[in-house]
Amino acid sequence: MSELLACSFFERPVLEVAQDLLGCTFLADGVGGRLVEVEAYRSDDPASHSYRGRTARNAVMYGPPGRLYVYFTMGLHFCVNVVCGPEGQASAVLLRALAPAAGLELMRARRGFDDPRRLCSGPAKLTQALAITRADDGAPACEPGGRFGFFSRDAGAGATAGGSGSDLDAASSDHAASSDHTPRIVTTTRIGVTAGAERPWRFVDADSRFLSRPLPRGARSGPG
DNA sequence: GACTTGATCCCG
DNA sequence: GGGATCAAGTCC
Repeated sequence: MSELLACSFFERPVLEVAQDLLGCTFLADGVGGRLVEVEAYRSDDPASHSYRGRTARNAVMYGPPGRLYVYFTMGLHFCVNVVCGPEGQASAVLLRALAPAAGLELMRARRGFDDPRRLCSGPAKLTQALAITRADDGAPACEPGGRFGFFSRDAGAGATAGGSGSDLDAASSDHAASSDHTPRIVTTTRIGVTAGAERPWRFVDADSRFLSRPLPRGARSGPG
């Protein structure tokens, strides 16, 4: 059944949390879907905003796990992370893409078009579709009744945090073959980073059609 | 390749 | 304090 991931879920090594989040459902005010692409950022990682120590911008990363770290980038975009590890360690998982499952009409209105494959297939697209902004920096995402929440895999796309009905078209067809929502996890290097570019800390659901970009040929696994 | 704005850095 | 720099992206 639908189960809100507890704060303790995020109080683990960020690489573990990142992989475990794939296939889970993320909702913001009832709008969201199944996570298909995430990246891990650790404090000892030159690509992380916390690499050079605490600042006003990254302060939330140093707080307790399970909160959202939202930052503004490239002059016009927001990206959202969930803080991981013990308090003070400053690691986080960047939410890069999800398979839209709940609140499709709101997402379409916010994004300005219909194509479900382009609604949340990138970190800044995702925040636009879910209407996440700087005001949400530091918001808890592991407390019952909150605006934000992560839900276990078997919750499927039907999990709603007091949300409205379920329009499951996009996400259910994403995994037509498997009924258990267990992702086939493939690991790649992270997108758009220069320092620490070699670290294979991007995790994707290889069978999803909602990734921010196609898998590199070599990353493919299984028969083919 | 352009766009766009703010946090951070380095000098002073 | 102030100016230069560059950024975990998106559009097609």
